[in-house]
This record gives sequence, structure tokens and C-alpha cells, in this order.
Amino acid sequence: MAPKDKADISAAARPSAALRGGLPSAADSTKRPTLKTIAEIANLGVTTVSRALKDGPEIGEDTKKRVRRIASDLGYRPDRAGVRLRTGKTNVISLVLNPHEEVMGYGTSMIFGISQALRDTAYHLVVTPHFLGGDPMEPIRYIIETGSADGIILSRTRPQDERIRYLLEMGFPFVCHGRSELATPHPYHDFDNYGFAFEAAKRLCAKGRRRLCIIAPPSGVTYHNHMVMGFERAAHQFGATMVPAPGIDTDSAPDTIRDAVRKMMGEAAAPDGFICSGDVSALALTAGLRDAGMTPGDDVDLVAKQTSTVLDHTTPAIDTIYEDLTATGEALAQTLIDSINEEPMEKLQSVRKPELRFRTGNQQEAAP
Amino acid sequence: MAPKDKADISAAARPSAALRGGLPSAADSTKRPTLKTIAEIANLGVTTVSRALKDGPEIGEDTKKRVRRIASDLGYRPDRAGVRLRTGKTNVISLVLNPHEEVMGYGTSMIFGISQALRDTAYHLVVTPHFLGGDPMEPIRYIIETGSADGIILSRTRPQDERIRYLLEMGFPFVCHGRSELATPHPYHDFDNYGFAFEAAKRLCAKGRRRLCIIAPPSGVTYHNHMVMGFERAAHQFGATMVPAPGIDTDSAPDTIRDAVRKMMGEAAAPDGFICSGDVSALALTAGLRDAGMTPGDDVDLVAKQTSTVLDHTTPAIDTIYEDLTATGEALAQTLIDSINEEPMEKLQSVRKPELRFRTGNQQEAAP
DNA sequence: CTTGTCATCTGTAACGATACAGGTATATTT
DNA sequence: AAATATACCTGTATCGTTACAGATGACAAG
Repeated sequence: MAPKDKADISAAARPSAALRGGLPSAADSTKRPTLKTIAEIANLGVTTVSRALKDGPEIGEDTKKRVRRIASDLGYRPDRAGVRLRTGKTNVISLVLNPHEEVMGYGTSMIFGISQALRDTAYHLVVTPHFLGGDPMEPIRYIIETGSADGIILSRTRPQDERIRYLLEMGFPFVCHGRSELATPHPYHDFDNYGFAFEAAKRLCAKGRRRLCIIAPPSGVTYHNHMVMGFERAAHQFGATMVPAPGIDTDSAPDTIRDAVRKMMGEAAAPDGFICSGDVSALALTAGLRDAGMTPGDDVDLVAKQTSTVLDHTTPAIDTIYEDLTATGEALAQTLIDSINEEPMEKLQSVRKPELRFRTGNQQEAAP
Repeated sequence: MAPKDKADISAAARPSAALRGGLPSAADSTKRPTLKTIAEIANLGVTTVSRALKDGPEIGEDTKKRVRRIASDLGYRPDRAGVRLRTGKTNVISLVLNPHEEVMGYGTSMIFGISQALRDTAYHLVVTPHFLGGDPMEPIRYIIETGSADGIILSRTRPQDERIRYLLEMGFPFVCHGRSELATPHPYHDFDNYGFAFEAAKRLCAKGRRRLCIIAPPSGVTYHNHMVMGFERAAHQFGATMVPAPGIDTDSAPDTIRDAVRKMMGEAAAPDGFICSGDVSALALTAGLRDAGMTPGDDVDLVAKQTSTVLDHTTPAIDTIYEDLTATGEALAQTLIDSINEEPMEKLQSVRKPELRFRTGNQQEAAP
């Protein structure tokens, strides 16, 4: 076995296939190559080939090189079903999508980010939505019970999130977009919604607004709380009054938001500044203001959370704070992989900074 | 083997597990049940259980009932890896997403539609994006070569689409959102973009507009052609002039569109009516008009293709024509499944009607 | 010459499912 | 009573991979 590298392979390979004469050898078939194909070409056992490709310690360097060479020449790719059956490893990441996330590119941006992170790994991305009115636990249980993924990406995290409790109990890898308030720490990548609301309120106060109203996410999800806390903190610090938004949140139908805003602006103590945590909601809000005869930027100011480009072309321009969902997806996927690889918890928790995109005056100022 | 139904099962089942004494029986483990588990409980061979659950003809009715009962009691679900390894069937549908589709809920809406159609089937949805600047063939080849799906959903179909040619040649099931112009027919579900442009132009002419401009998809994709043809047809029929849009399409950066529109409106023979085939592009277009000092609905009219809710809250309201992407996703997935099941080609080709959403006057009028 | 130690490599069994080619009763025909 | 048909069920091999428990041969030490 002279390690002549190139010459060695072709010399050893072709004859071995020919030796068997007319027998249907795995080597000369048009089907995809398997370990067996490589083994026949290299005159080795499949076990050896397997170990060699895994860089196992019992295999000689020369053999490893030779096997790797043949494998890449053949374009060998391990059969996912074989690996999965034998090892239980699915090489699948499951993104559990909520029905609310249908609106606006939430899912798509995230998906591109996740895919970016999964590039050059063996992982595939499976999207598992749960449907409106369905049990949020159902997709989770399905994944666990059928063992159909190695890890799960969750969103719309709640303070006492049953899904998280279950996954922790099962010891199943996952990562949340958002944090829970459970005692046990868990992997997450979250946007700094406290910071968002604080900076937004600060901005409005800097523009002289004193009666602020926030259209926040629904109260069940954790980031509702974070956002409200940031809002309250800023209101106190800068001496603004908080005007409640009557029964609307960013999950409300746009028309509902629009009508509610119009009504609100007709009342005695109407707000003069709005914070809005969703793209489409912000458009509906703006429409409601216009319905009430108000011009944003003139009679009233607005800071919105932006995750897409739709708010870039309103006139007049809206102050926004950007959450990069593609980067978020990338971070979530990387965190999940780290979680699967049992990295320490410190490495599995992170918060994304808001990016201020204020249209006039002190642009792009950093958070304190 | 008296077919006593219920009693029979428990009577036959428990003892059989007990018979084997302390031996590690598959039946009493905490792991997921397999065919073996069921076989032990039912005192049958795994083959019989497999055939019974498949409703094979060689198995007695009583036995089938009994096996089905046990399977559902245990919550048995076939192991995907086992099936896939043995049969080659992956039970996976692959959605190939283009980088352009990151913008706006295109992907997410489609994904919910697809998921809806895959509900209560054994299919999982895997999202395989191809990245900007990457070879569009790469994800297709990957899927074929690794056999990682039973079918593919494509979008951004081109007249001479290499992906389609390859898939046809391979005899691999797929469906396109959009049509090619290849000689060989292929499965698709398309939006009637000809109809969209025709109706949009008709609408503008009905409002007295005579100099029309269309912001269409980029010229490489088939539906660009359809749209332009519908536009031309209507222009001729209703006696309007077609004003070219200088180097912009719906893939252009929103700012580019905005600037181009502003410039266009300053010229001598500026258009007085626009057709726009994208949500975000329509917002950019509107912004460009405003930049030029024009008010949509007053100095100039606009009909846009709408696939999301973002155009619902512009002031004044924009005339739109709606393409339901969730329904599209559902149709695509169903078509793909039909294609996998080798239904005839007639069943695999369909076109979705545009839904007119004109804001004033003759609302919701049907297409001719 | 035996024994032991390395360094390498190999065969077998198993993961869960199904295709295929039998089996084994019971009923029916001759 | 023997042959044949019918109805129903079963064992074995296999898909591609990896864990496990050896093999094999070279070489050194006793």
C-alpha cells in the first residue's frame, strides 16, 4: 500500500471493480454511491470506510486520505435515512411557526437567516406550523414523540411557557426567540424590547410629546412585559403620561387598530405620541391618525418597530427602530446547534440590540 | 382466535408480554412502539402487522381491526427513517425559495398554505433556499442526488427554465408557481397575470387615464411576459399609450423605484396611470409620486397587485388586485401530491383568478 | 517459540420497515 | 382419501449506517 496518493487510488480502484467480472458490483452502478461502493473500490471493509470518513483513531492516515479522496471523487454523501435509523440523529431542525406569524415576512426573513446558519452543516430545516385554534403543544409533542428533529426553534415565548417546560423536562434541545420567566434557564436569542420601548419613548419626549400611547404585543407573550416596562421606565424618567390603548395590540386586525386609533384621537385626553411594535400595525395606526384628520410628524409623532422595508416609504417618514430578523434567525440556528452540541448555557443566551433609524435630527444614535 | 374484538385484544396481549418472563420485551419498554411492539402484543409476525396496517388483501378483517386497535392504543407511528431506508419514500416536500422572496410575506403565506395541504398527510415540509448569487440549479441537483424529497415546489419560473428541464428529464415530481414555455407540459399553479394587467389597465382607462406605465417583474421570469401582454392588449383595446418604466422592475430596491418614479413624473410625457405588481414596490412608487408633488387618486391613478395587507391602509386607498398566496400554497402542495401519485396532467395545471379590490365605484366586479 | 502489545482493519448485528417467497391450516374438489 | 384450492399468516433478506467485539499481522520482549 504505497501512499502514492493520486496514482494509488485509480490503480487500486478500477481493477477491484473489474475483478468481480459480470457480477452486479455496487461500484459500477449508476445509483448513488454508498459506503459499500467506496469499500469495494478501496478494497476495504465498509466499517473501515465509515471510521475513516469519521476520522476515527484506529484508521491509518494513508487509508483515511485514500478513502476521503475516493469519497469526494464519487460525490459520496451519507444516506440520511441510514444514519438516522442507526444513530437516531435526524439532522433536522424544526421551526415551529405560529399562525400569527403569517402576516408579514416574519417567517421568511427568519427562514433565510436560519438557512444561512445551516449552510455547510448537515442540517435541514423543516417548518412545522401550528394552526389557528390548535393546541400550541401539539407540534412540540409530535416532534418529540416521533423523534423527527434534533432541535426546535420556538417563538412567541410566554412567561410560563408550557412548551419550554415540557422541552426542558424532556431534555430536548431548543431555542426561543424570546425569554420565559421560568426558574430553569434555557437557550434563547431575544430582541431588546425593553430598550426599544425606552428609546422610542425617549425619542417622543425629545420631540416634546407628553401623552404617550403604546401599541404592544398581546399581553400573553413575554416581550409584551419587557416592552411595557421599558415604556414605563422612560415615561417616568422623562415625565410623560401613559395613555392606554383600548383593547388593541399588534395581533389585532389592522382595521380594528385603525378604527380604535381614530376614536382615540377624538377624545379629550388624546395621545400626542405613539409607539408601535409592528410594521403592519404601524400602517394601520397611521391610517387611523389620518382618518382623524391628524398628520404624523406634525400633530402627533410615532416611533415604530420595523422588521421589514414597508415603513421606509411612508410620507412623512416615520421614526423606526429596526429588528433584523434575518440576523435573528441566524443567531437562533447557531444557538440551537450549540445547544445540541451541549455548549454551556452562557453561550446559549443572547440579546439583540435595537437599531435606531430616526429620520430627522440625531440619527443612528446608540442606545445608552 | 375468536374475534371478540375488545376482550380479545387485552386477553391476548398482556399474557404474551408476560410469557417471555424477565426478557427485555419490546412491549413493556418506554420507547416508542414499533411494528415489533405491536406484533408481540398481538402475537403476530411483524410482517403481518405491517400488511395489516397497510390494509393488505392477505390479512383477515378481524386481524386488521385488532392490529389497528393496538396500534392506535399505543400511539404507533411508522418510523420515517425505517420507511425511507427500505422504500426510498422520504415523505418530504421541498420548497425551494429564491432570495428575492425574502422580501414580504411571500414565503410565509405560501408556507402556511402548503402546510395546510400537508396536514393529515405523512408529508413534512423542508425549506431549501438558494442564496443570492448562487446557482439556481444547485438546490435542485442536491435534492435529486441525495434523494432528499419526494417532490419539489418551485417559483420564479422562467420560459426556458433549466430546473424544469432537468426535473422533467429525471422524471422527478415537481410543481411550479408559474409556467414555462417548454414543449413538454409540466405541473403548475399560476396566477392569471395577463388578467391582472388587463383588468388593471382597463380600470385606469375607465378612470380616464391614457398614459400608462407598468412596473412589472424582471424580464427573465415568465409572468413578466404574461403581464406585459395583458397590459398591451388592454392598452390597444382601450386606446391608451404605454410609457416605459426606465430600468426598474419589482426586484429593484425600493429606493431605486422611488427615485425613478420621481424623475419620470418630472418629464414632459409623464404617465398618468401606474400598474404595479408588488406590494412593497407599490409603496415605493407611491412615495416617488409624493416626492414629485403628486397625489395618487388625484393627479395620477394606480392599480397594484396585492399579496399582503400592507396596501390596505394607504391614504387615499389604492385600487388593488389580490393574489391569495396562502391558497396558492395550498393548491401547489395539492398539485404536487397529485403529481407524485401520477394523476393525469390535466389535473396538474391550474390558474388562479385575480380578485379585484377596487376602492371606489364598481367594487368587486368579476373578471370578464 | 511463545507471549504480548500495537496499529490497523473486518465481520456481524442491529436500527424499523417492507418485498418476496414460502408456510400452515382448513375447506373443497375428485 | 388424496389432491387441490383458499385464506391467512410468517421468516428471511434487505435498505445504509454504525456500535461492538473481534481478527490479523508485525514486531518486540521474554
